Amino acid sequence: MLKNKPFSSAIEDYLKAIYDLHATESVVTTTALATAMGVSAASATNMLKKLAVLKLVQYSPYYGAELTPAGEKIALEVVRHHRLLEAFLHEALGMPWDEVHAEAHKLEHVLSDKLEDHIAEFLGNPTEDPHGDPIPTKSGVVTSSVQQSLADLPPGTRATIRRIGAQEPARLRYLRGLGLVPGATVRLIEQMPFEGPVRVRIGTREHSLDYKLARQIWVATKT
Amino acid sequence: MLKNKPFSSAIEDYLKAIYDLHATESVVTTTALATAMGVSAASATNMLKKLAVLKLVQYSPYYGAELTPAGEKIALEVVRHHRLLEAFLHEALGMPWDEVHAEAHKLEHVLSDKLEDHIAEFLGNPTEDPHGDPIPTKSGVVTSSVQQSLADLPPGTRATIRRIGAQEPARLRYLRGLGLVPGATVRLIEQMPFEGPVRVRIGTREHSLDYKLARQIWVATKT
DNA sequence: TTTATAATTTAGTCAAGACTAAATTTATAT
DNA sequence: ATATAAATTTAGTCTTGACTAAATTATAAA
Repeated sequence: MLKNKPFSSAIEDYLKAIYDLHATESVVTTTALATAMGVSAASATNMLKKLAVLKLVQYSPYYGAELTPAGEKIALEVVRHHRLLEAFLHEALGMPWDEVHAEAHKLEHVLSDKLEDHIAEFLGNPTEDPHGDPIPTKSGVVTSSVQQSLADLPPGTRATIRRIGAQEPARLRYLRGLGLVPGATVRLIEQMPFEGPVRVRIGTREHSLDYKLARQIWVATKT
Repeated sequence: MLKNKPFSSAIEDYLKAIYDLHATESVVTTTALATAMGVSAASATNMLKKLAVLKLVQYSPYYGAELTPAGEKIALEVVRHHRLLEAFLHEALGMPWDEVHAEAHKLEHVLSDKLEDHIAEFLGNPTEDPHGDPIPTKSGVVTSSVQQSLADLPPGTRATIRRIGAQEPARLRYLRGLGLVPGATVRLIEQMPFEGPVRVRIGTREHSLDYKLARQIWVATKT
């Protein structure tokens, strides 16, 4: 039973991790990648060298790595699989919001194109997953709406939550408990100085959010 | 990202293959296993030795292997995953009958217990997959109705198709084309001697089936 | 019983992808 | 300018599960 995939699951996984990290750091360091993958730094180095040989990343030792167009193409396919699966698990199967990430991660590498089509069709070709993340199209186009983070909002502004960057189940449960889910409306009360807590109102209730967490909540302001 | 599974996918796969072969041969030979797994005989021997150490099979060199209760338990879990997935892919996602086997095979090893529960609930806890194969319960109970193969039917008998043992897409498409699907009614016309072709009538049409294929079609006679 | 053939096992390799320990490079602080 | 710390890479090892080639055992025919 040979695999008919051009690249191994491990390679796909690394490419996706690099893609995800790229949203934060412009150049992805070995340590950041190793941490994201839950792997030793040496292992990350080895894989980066391999990916460089395969022309999937551009890698400068002691500096960092970036995806090449070829690498990004594969990463986007994996991201599409992942987010479609998240949407499917949540919407079709009623799996809780905070559990879909881990499950989708396991499934994303064995999803055939045919099954992907069936799932996308079943869901009506959605453009966002339950976290609000955009789902790339089959051809690899990401519709990235211009968004700002909750932490960057001027005090007094009302905004709609579009996307939750966090993926850890505990964090997601916490946010859901506060009513902070994609689609909800929030008003920013106050931003404490020196990257201090952010106070927001959701409905009639006020909450204080850690700065780093607030940075992971992306909103669109009311126009 | 470590796996939290007690046994590798390869081990699960071998156990399932042994389980499936056991339906035909009482003792599973190395070659049969190697063929079923698409692997060299030497590889099958190696794995059998490993499985014997793990107490998952009882293995006698140059003779063959059988699952131990522990091995059968794992095999049944995989079989349950597989058949639930087949049912789900076919019934929920409209995937063609002949494609679900290959797809389910890839997914079965990464299906979490939670997702399994969601899928089973979504389907209303079915007891059979699209091929008519029984789906073991979570505790590993298989409701094996007493069945006989089409090839063993006395001439003139009418029977209902319960289960199709074949899994190759081409074969399945052929059978579907003849109207030979679970639930259909057939009448046995004639069984040629020396394991020759089997003539059956489905509706108003008559067909000749290869003996080996007929052996893979399981029926229940009208009472 | 001997012998040819088929099935099976043994022995030794290989590749992927992880690891640890040691060496090296870069960054920082005196 | 240099010493120290932190990050990164190199070197070498391990495990899994595949492979081929050679050796062994079982089976069936003469």
